[in-house]
Amino acid sequence: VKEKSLSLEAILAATTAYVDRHGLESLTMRALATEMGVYPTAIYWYVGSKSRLTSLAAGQLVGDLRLARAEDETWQDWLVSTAQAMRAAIHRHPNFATVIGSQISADISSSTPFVEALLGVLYSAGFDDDEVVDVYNVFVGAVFGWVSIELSNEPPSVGGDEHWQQNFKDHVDSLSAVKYPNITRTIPHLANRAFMVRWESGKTNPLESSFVALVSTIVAGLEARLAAHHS
Amino acid sequence: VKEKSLSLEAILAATTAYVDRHGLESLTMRALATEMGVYPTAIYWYVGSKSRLTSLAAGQLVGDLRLARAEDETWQDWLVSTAQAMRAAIHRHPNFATVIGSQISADISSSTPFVEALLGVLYSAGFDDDEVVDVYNVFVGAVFGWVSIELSNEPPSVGGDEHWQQNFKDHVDSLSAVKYPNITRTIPHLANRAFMVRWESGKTNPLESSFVALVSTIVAGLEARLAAHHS
DNA sequence: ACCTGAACACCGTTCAAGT
DNA sequence: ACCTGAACACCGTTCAAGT
Repeated sequence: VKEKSLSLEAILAATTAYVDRHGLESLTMRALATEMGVYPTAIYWYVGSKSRLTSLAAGQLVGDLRLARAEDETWQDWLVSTAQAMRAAIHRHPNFATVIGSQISADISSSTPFVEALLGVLYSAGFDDDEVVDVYNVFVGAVFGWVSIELSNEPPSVGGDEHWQQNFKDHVDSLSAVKYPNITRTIPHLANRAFMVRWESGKTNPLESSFVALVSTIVAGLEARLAAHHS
Repeated sequence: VKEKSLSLEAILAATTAYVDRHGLESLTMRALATEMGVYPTAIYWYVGSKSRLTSLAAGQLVGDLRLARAEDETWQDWLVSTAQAMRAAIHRHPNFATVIGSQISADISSSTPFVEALLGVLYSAGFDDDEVVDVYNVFVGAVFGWVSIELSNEPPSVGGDEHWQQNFKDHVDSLSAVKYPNITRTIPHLANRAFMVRWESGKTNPLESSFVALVSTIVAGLEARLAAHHS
């Protein structure tokens, strides 16, 4: 009687470790296989394809979310702490950020408790059946989408140009004050702290305060939406 | 005197057309080259690498944004119409959605007018230097991030399983009403209309009403933030 | 059921070499 | 400067075949 040398869990764990260490783009069926001391085709028996492998591994991250008990706080506080937990979960494995987007549509089995809890909180907040889905999508899409953009990679630098960060910085600094008054006015706060005007990924340069602003803005917006419905 | 047979613009246009037609994952330097009647290495001379090619092509989409004149409407209306324009631009080339995330950090040259206009509107709304960057990030990240998740691909189906959509649907329908009361209660509105509970991408199944809710929620949240500051 | 082993049909990219 | 042409070092995946 032979021992099984592989399992889906072991494969996904090895995948996560590999991607955390070397990045998603250098993940290779062959590299993963040799790291696990097995033939590439053995992995295929469990996951079927490379895209399914990354999808399953990314799905675990969402499934690993620890949720606060909804009864212990207001719906506003619950949304805030849950958003923080969602962001923290992705930040723990930032190289999966690009896959999170695709994963969001799938694998409800691991995310069912999350969906159930979120819907419960939204119902308790006062949203009715007609609007709860839109509000759910607002929250889930804004948080996951925002964080996946926060963690997106730097653009590929032109061949061999290792000073592109400095060049970018210089370019931003040199923008015409008469043509772009608002940008030049905001530069001290803007440089490397705003989407499209940063040269470091959120992996090394997190946008913490902006995320806090995102969540509080959405919560305040939802409060306003509830108030409008009541009047 | 020989004619140049290639140009960066022609290459990017061909790339966009190819990705629109065949999807991002089947874009190949070799396939693009043969389609342009040229050797793959000729393209390298212009773009340097494949990742830079897709990054440049995706950058054009953001650069192509048509912006309303800020003087013609309230800041609230401008944010709403601009958000719609941002979404429309990505929906025109949905197969680039995954690249948008990476692109957001880069190529300010093509997006400078957008950044300038957005900052101007936020200043005119009453935000000051200390908070305008956070608010900018809230808006840009929420809209681009949300739409890129809306358009994310379906999860890779298990090998040869062509009924996974039906299976998914059945799985959702069969969730225990006692364990998941909120999900089962919401199923009629939830099925295929909510993140993590849908089996079609936004490419074929857009989430229009949820996006409207997102934008109005953020605008309302920003109004509340302004009011809090004034008090 | 689970894995080995070999092979197929590709890839992105580099590097001369031509004009 | 711009492109050809060949070659390098890989890929994901399929398909027998073993146990």
